[in-house]
Amino acid sequence: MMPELPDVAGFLSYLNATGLHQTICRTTVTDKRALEDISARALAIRLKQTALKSARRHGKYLFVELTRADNWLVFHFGMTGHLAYYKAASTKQPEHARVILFFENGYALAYVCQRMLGRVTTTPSPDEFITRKALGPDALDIGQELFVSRLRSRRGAVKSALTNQSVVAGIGNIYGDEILFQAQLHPKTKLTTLSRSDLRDLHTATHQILQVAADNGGQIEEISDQYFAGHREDSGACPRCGTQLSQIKVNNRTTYFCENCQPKTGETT
DNA sequence: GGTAATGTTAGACT
DNA sequence: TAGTCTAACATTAC
Repeated sequence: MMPELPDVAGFLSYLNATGLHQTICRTTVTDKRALEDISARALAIRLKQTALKSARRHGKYLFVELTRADNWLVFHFGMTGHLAYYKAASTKQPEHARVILFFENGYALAYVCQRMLGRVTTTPSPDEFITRKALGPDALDIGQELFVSRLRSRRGAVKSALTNQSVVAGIGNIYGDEILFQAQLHPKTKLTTLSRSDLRDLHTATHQILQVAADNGGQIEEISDQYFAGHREDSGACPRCGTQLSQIKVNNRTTYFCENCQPKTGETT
């Protein structure tokens, strides 16, 4: 699994159903490379005897408010991260657990990240973090007009802008392909060639797909065979017309699309 | 054992 | 200045 917005929405639900409101008695960091801008010792001190008060999501980031004022935990899941809540005394610590919060109720919440691309850090507030990282509006939250205006000021390939976290936050390689398939746009279509109407359609597709996927915790393939995600492989066939999918590179990332349903306009990058 | 997979970012380029 | 592009990072499966 590659945690993009819908997957992180699933982690948020998971946290709300497990560790939320629990009080931390101890914090363990098994690999300090998972920490950003804070030492293991400072993190442990900051978390000791605080409870997880609330949680929210922005893009691919999960923010957890602590009962101590102006103190939020920030989780980013890279491409292999997730959370695991378990009974500390009787359950084995998950493999690749990098940061573990032990609660007074005997349970633990592990930040698990196999490949070390994710990060755990803290911030005084989500807004401070979002500003500092220059993240764009959340891809599920953003309204049509703002979406259109933000994309209209861009050049280059539509997929590059759609997956650029400072334009809109939350869309990665997999959902980028899914959205462009549903919107029937070639991934390399130049943004400058798209009309306002095209961009409104792109917003509609973006919102619809992310909403359905988020409601299902990122398990879009299992909902319907009509989604692109389950077909996204070298020998995969287009779920709409059956044409074998093409593979190209956009932004150094493997991109799948259907040449028939997402034709070149002659104005691709 | 080389390559591909992924998200972010530093640094180069325009 | 600011948007765009490229390469590198980490780890594992094939």
